Amino acid sequence: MSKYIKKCPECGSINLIVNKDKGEVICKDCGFVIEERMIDFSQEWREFDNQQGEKRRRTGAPMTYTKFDRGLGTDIGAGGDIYQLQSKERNKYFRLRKWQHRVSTAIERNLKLALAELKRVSNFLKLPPAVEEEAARIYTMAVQRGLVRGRSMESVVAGALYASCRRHEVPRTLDEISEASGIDKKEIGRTYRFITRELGIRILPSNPVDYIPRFATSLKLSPETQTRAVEILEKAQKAELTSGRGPTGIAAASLYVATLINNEKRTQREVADVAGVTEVTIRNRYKELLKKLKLDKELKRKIEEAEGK
DNA sequence: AAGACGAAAGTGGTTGA
DNA sequence: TCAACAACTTTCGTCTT
Repeated sequence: MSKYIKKCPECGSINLIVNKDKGEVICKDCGFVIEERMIDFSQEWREFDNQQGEKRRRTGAPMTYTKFDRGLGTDIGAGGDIYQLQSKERNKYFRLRKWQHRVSTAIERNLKLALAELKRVSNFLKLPPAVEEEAARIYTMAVQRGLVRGRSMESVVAGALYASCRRHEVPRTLDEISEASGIDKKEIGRTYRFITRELGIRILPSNPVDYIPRFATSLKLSPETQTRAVEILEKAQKAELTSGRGPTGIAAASLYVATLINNEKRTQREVADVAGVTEVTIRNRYKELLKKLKLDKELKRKIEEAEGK
């Protein structure tokens, strides 16, 4: 889905014409067609009360993977109106309901249970709905391919959630998911690797920058320090200090250095705890940062500044 | 007394023969 | 399938503030 464009990429003009009938966006100055074949999401009818709406609406609720039947299922006789029927007819509906209950296949029942668990864990972690949706989709695919066999349902749910987090770049560490789901960290890692491999889901290596805001918040750091940490991190990436290293360790070290520079000191212990790494790792990364980025000069200056006061 | 530092040994996972 | 290996952890003793 393309973003909203406010400027013409050709001439930089902001004089854009939106032609809804053709579904195009055109630059008034240079005639460049910025967007074509747009989809009109508006509805061509209006509703003035519920009844009109009921009649004119042509679709139902959005399809979703977080419901076991994707929100498309039909429950026989779920409405109250069966009580208006004669007793004979009514019995027929009761029988049908019973059968519907019976024919639910094993897969559906499994999904129902698993998605409830998924919902619970994602609520606990306060994950955005898009991530939850994606995780549900991954899990559904995994079930259909029979990848759950031999593994506990919960661990596959956790693995799907982790994969989904990674794809949406809202990284939660394995530790956090492990804590929320009660599954062993290694187990989640194993199933995560297994299902992403089997389902052919490609995942970019996680970017340390994504961790900064969350860590900074739980350390109650100022926005300035947070920005500083990101700067340091970007320099580190340019200096190729980040490849092959654990992203959380690098994020933690950058934050630690940023706190020193901005006189908002946190102990290594504190930073290590929120990032889920050890002090030793922070120390190692931190030493590399100082050495390679020549940040030590900047640090010394700051310290002298503080002493001079 | 707490925090920072560094050495040494151990762990789980990847890689290459 | 196994050994080498890199990253990270745990543990512990020492130094600094």
